[in-house]
Amino acid sequence: MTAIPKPSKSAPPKSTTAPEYTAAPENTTAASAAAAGSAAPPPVASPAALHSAVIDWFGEHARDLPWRRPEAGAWGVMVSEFMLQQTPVARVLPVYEQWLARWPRPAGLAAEAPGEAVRAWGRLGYPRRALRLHGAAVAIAERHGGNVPRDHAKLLALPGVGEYTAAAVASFAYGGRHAVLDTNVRRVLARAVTGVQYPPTATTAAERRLARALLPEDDGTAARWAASTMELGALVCTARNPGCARCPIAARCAWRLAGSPPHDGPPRRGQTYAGTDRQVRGKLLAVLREATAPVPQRVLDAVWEEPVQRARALDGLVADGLVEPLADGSYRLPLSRAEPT
DNA sequence: TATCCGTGGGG
DNA sequence: TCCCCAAGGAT
Repeated sequence: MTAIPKPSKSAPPKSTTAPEYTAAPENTTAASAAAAGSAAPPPVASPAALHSAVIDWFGEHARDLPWRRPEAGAWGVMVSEFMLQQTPVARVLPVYEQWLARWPRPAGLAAEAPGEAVRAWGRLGYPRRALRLHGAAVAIAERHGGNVPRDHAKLLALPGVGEYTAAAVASFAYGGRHAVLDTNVRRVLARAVTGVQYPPTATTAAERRLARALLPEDDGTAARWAASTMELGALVCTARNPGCARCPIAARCAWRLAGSPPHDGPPRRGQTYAGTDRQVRGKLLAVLREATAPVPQRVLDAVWEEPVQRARALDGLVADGLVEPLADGSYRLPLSRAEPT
């Protein structure tokens, strides 16, 4: 364990007109940071006060979500994290409950056909996540004795587990000390610390540095901080209409102190959907999810007019292992793991 | 690094 | 209505 935040006056003289505390990035000198083309994290007047303000707020306003209850266990936390990747809490709740009731442990899911996971995934979207969660369950059963690993690196090695999910599971399920950088936390830090309305499009090294620099030293406090900042971003410091009047750190928010300047730079481009392969894939898979028997080609052909795109979408689903083609030309959700192409 | 990958609710 | 965006990951 390394002591992270230490008062440092070696901050680059650049343009630091703000208060005099800069959490020292681990092993990163101002020179190396400059060499890497990135500035040191913005100064934070009093990290400890920031921590307690947000954590206290969390104590009063945290939602009672099923994956936060002790009985959820690490598997419950992991399942929730997969489902919450790009999907709102309200839509996850019912599916989560059914999922945990059916597969209370990883081994149960691992014993199923992957298609069952895809079917149970329902309309949560991005069904490859269902396949990856199934794959993670298989790996947990095979490599970890059926228990969700505690170690960040082992979590990261599981299918569908990236930097965020590994940190989230290690932190929320096991109380570990990790920088949990999701879209909510990134927005909170962008505003409260960096003083801009929105974080960059893609997560930057500077953001990771900042998150690490702000991490409380104590494991339990760090885990609490992670959950608290995430909740603050989800409930108060929202993307569109931030509820600054309800915010426990509004008075120390760099963005507010700067007069809440609007986002400058290029508009953040949204995802187009209508007419894309994704829409076609969604329609095809919806048919297959509802079907109990293999679906003939002509039934699938009915979901989309344009034959080239339709075929491409179906091929893509097969390549992804979401759909299994049968010898007679019909299709179904996969009974076995996809063959590596 | 930019793109792809679903689905639906709210402003 | 339209548009934004919601606890990301893989390539």
